[in-house]
Amino acid sequence: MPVEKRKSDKRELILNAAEALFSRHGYDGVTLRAIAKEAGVDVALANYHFGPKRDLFDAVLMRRAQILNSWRLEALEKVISEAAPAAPKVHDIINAYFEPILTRPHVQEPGWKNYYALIAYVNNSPEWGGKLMTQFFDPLIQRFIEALRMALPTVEDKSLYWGYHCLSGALTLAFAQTGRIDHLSEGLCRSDNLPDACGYIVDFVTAGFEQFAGNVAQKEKAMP
Amino acid sequence: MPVEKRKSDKRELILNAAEALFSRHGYDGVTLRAIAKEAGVDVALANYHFGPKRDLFDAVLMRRAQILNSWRLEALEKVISEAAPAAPKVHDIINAYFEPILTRPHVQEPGWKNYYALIAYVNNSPEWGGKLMTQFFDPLIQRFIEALRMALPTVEDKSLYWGYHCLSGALTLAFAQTGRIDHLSEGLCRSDNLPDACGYIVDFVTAGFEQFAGNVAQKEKAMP
DNA sequence: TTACTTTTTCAACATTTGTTGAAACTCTAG
DNA sequence: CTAGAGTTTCAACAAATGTTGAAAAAGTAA
Repeated sequence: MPVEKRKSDKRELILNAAEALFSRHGYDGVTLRAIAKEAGVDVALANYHFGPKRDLFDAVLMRRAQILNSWRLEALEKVISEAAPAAPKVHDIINAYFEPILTRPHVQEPGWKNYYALIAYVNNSPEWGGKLMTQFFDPLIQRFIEALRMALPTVEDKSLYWGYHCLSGALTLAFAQTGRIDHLSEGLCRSDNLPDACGYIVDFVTAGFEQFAGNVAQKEKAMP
Repeated sequence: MPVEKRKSDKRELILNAAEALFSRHGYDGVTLRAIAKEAGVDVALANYHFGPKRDLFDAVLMRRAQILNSWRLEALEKVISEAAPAAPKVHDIINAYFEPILTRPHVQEPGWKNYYALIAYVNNSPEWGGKLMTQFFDPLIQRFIEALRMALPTVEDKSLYWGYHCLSGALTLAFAQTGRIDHLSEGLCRSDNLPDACGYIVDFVTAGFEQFAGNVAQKEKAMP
């Protein structure tokens, strides 16, 4: 039995406060004093636990990244292995990507909501989008593309990657939960209702990918 | 005849510098001194021309918004009127939304590239995404949804709005040009090549919308 | 208790922030 | 040219920023 390491409760408070504020105002829009005030601790404590501000930001990002990846990787591998030796269905692959993170009860917790908004912020940031997302999520995504390649063998890679771009954009915007679609649809859709959004997005994205195979077929038909 | 107001050249320099920096680092990540240095002018000049920092940010956003909207509205109305009295095709509507802003030569200009990245930043910002985007782009989008409603009369509004959400996410991420897809595809796709991306995105999104009609049909068929 | 480590607070630091008022410069009309 | 309005710069302000070192407090083990 491993020794219980003593955990400071205030350390967690700081992480939670930083998560909430960073997700709403971005990295530069948040001061260490604002975080400390939200957490109810002294300013210097953040520095004691995490070092410079940037390291605190990374710590917040890191905390939930592995959990997120393990959920999705598990669902994806299940879909692949259950279909084997045949190729998995596109719809099942896409669903494995979205469903574990959009429909589980955890999405109602403020902590996870904030974390999702933070991911949206990072993914769209020209400064960090390229590097940080690569660092945290690349292995999962490469496996995901692989599965799609199995399901859609006639589709060329370039289409798959642009398809993933569309998928990622839809997910990122859902994560952001800006309330924009609420206003646009006059309350018909709610950007904070991720479980409800999931079905629509999965169907939309699935058709987007499958269409690439159809187009190829069409082009081949058009050949003389 | 109104009197020609004398325009300062440095005013434009400040707008360009602000656009470039805001798009890369967000509102809070940029200082007025950084903008002034980039523009090669004194710090106080930004305040003289635009007032407080926030007003400068709004001025940058406003400058190109109308142009963007007019291009797309023009293309959209053309598609609708050319199809009348029949309903326009989904593919043509989607194309009218993307093509005018992704394939024209202006996308190679640094100014427009920066502006697009700025739009991506704003659209994904929980702080401003809801309000600012609504303010600038709502009339166009409502017209766009209307056209889709004509083309897909069997699809319920809720699906249309979530479809637009997916579309908007794909476009926003393309605007951000984070270089992420470059890395992911090992150079096969380039996030700064918007004209190339346009075709893939349009096809993907078109299929996403059309699928909603197919699903409805399927559900109706499944009825006893 | 005592000795020791970890955690938390306090006070202060050197910079940097947005903004301002007055002075200097530039342009145009007469 | 001169007068005056529009621009631009200079110098400085108060407030806020991330970070630090020393002191205080809380916890742990003997």
